Amino acid sequence: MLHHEYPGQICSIAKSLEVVGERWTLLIVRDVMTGHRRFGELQRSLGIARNVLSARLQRLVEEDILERRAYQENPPRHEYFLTEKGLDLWPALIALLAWGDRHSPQPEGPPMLIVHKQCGGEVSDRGICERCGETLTARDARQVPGPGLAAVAVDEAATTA
Amino acid sequence: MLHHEYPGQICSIAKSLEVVGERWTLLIVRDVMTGHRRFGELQRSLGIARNVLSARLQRLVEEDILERRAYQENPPRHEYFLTEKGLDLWPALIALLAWGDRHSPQPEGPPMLIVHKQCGGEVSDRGICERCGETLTARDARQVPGPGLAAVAVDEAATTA
DNA sequence: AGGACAGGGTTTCGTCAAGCAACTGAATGC
DNA sequence: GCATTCAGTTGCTTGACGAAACCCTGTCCT
Repeated sequence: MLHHEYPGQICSIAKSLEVVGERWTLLIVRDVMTGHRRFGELQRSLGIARNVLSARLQRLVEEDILERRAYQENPPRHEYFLTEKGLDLWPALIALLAWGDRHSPQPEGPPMLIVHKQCGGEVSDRGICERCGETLTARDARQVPGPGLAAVAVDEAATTA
Repeated sequence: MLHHEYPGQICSIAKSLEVVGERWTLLIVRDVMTGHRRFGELQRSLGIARNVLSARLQRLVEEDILERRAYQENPPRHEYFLTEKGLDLWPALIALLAWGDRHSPQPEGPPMLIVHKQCGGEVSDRGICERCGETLTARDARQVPGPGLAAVAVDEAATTA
């Protein structure tokens, strides 16, 4: 029963979830999408156990969702980049983001907003720019902190202090 | 560490995944969406362990994603229905379905197609009807077996025999 | 030159969740 | 009276996750 398989399931949703349905996997993809590329960065950002992160990264590289590129030798150091297949997970992430914002909203508003790089419009739950109407991909969009972030940040400071 | 939490994550994707990111959860939602409403139906359809199914259904009802309705008393029997919140997961499921179809395609084509009930057009990865251009929701769409299903069904028969 | 530190992992170990099988309890069919 | 169905629950075993320690290579500080 390796890799959280769903035997007997014919549906493509099940096939997708066999790959990206493991715990942490989608969050890693999201993190790489936002620009975290190195092991330590991901580990700190996610608070994931290092062995689990190591296993997930290997799996994601095997599945051709991430690409591992050396940025120096001696000692060998690598960065992880999204492949086309990985970037194509963007609509699913956007849908989950929108669902979370709609059904468990922060009182102050969403912590992150997705905006269309070219025109600055907000992006809908379908990954479509609400200003210009274009159907977007991962490359067309950018995350910006939303009104909900400030509140959480204050909260964080209080707990850390 | 109940319920697969992702502590310290501010993003709404993480919040969503705390609820629907557990193993089996999204497949249960999909199954209920396709019309499986009873415990035994879900269990047979998914091949999930009964105790796990029981736990997931409870959680989904708590989270207001499913609703549990009695359809008889003595003995008490229930059916599970999607709430609005549950139905709203449709775009995420469609995105995952499309991703699976695109990046791990069956040689014979997708096993399931999503079509717009009103006009019969196929539905894109963004949940938009490719014929009439309408942005759809769970209620507007229907699953139909696709060309890939026949091949798998034959396969199944061979293994079962 | 020696020690502290960082970056990127791997190893070890304990805990918790998933899978399997058996059991319950009420009703239904034969 | 016995087997079967439905919807779960209970108990046991295996496997995955989390935390911490360890490893190796190289750099910085003094």
